This record gives sequence, structure tokens and C-alpha cells, in this order.
Amino acid sequence: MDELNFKGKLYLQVGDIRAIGPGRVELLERINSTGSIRQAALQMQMSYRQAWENVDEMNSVFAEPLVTSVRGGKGGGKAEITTKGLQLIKLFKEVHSSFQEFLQEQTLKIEC
Amino acid sequence: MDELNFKGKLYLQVGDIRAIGPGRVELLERINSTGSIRQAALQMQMSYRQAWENVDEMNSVFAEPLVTSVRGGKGGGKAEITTKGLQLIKLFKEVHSSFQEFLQEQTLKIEC
DNA sequence: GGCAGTTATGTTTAATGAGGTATAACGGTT
DNA sequence: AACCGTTATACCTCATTAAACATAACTGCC
Repeated sequence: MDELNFKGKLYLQVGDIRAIGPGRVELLERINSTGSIRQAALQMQMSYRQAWENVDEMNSVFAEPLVTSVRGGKGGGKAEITTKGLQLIKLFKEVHSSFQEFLQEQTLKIEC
Repeated sequence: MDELNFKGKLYLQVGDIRAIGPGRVELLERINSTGSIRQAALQMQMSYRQAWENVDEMNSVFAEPLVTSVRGGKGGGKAEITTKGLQLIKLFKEVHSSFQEFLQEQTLKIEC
């Protein structure tokens, strides 16, 4: 057969706003490991601006910020993921994982 | 709490091409009930061209067409969904339905 | 105080895509 | 043969989005 498969996208929304998706989770994780929005952006070959805008929207849409940042100082500045941010990363990744399983199941059902 | 919810999108792909999503299913259903691409497009306040392009891509990406059409003749022309098309509509709607359930479950889990 | 490296933001330019318009092709109906 | 409503397709314009460029603000360190 030709490769018929179910695929999809998952978002964690706050109201109607797509607050978190796979890309933003990756961004958050890279910020977490590098301590820098700029370095995270570079790793994902994304412009700093785009990365910052993503962070800004995430911070503004939740009650607590997911990323805290300071400018100036040692290294020029830094960014850090809050515990709330870490929680949301974990939550999203778990659900995303079982979402992928779901898609896989449904795809396998086709060729029965 | 604020309204934190999981949302997502589902696609039935052929290879890497998104062949069918919710919008196209609705389009196919309206073509089926009206017998006309134009009328279906009007109902969805979509341009005829956009509707036709959707149909064209679906037809070309599957081995068999999902929509057959004739031009001229009584009424100026007509369009019809093939049995293959009907099968795919059914398949997608079933999976989409359980996908929505999945999202609902995951959303409920948040507020535990 | 100047430097370094980053956060934060404004402005401008390029690219992508959506949408409108136009028109041909078609065949039953009159 | 002219008409009608639809399928089918080309083309051009405009708006929205994405990318690029530029610059300010900040603070530990030398």
C-alpha cells in the first residue's frame, strides 16, 4: 500500500491562545540547558527576535512567567526556566508522547 | 483556574502530504450533499478556486480520485464523491472523534 | 570608565500566500 | 445557435507574515 498515516499537532492552550507547542517546548529546553535565549535560538537556527517573542508571549499568557531573565552582568545576561516552566514542559511532553502513540495506533488500524 | 486546555489538529497524510483534514472533510461532505463544488464552496464562504484546488490535490494524491466531476450539461455541471471518498470521510471522522475525546481526557487530567 | 555579551525593542525590507478578476471549456436546454 | 450554470485554469494584486537590520539598555569584570 501507499503510506497512509495519521499525523497531527498538539497545543496547550490558555483560552484560545496557543501557548505551548512542540517548538516552544524545544526552545524552553534549550534555554534551560544553555541558560541563554540567544544560544537556544542559535541552536535552533531561529532568530533571537523570534525566540524572544515566543518567550514573551508564553510569559504574558500564563499567570506566572515560564522564563525569567536578567540583562547585563556576568556573561552579558542570562535566562532561566521557572519551576512552573519545568512543570509545563513535563506535562506537555507526556501528553505529546501519548498523542504520538495514539496516532501510531490509528495508523496501524488502517492496514487491517 | 484559568482555562488550560489541550487542543490539536489531525491530518490524514499520504507520505508527507496532508491529504485530508477537518476542513477538507467538511468540503467533501458538502460536495456530497449538494452535488456541486461551487455550492459547497459558497456554503463554506470559500472561493470556488480554493475549493477546487483542495479537490484537485486530494484527487491527485490518492490512487483513485475522491471526487469525480463533469462540466456542462444539465445544471451546468456536477460533482460527486466516489465510494473511496466516502470511505475516507468515514475513516477520518471516526479517528477525529476519538482524537477529540483524547484531548478532552488530557485536559481534564490537568485539574486533578 | 570602557568592554563584552546578552536582553529587549523599533524599523524596514523581502517573501509568502490569500484573494480577486477574468476567461475558457463544456453540454443540456430552449 | 445562443444561453445558462458549472467546472477548470491563468494571472495579477494586495495584505499579512516572516526575515533582516539597527540600536538601545543593562551590569559584572578588567
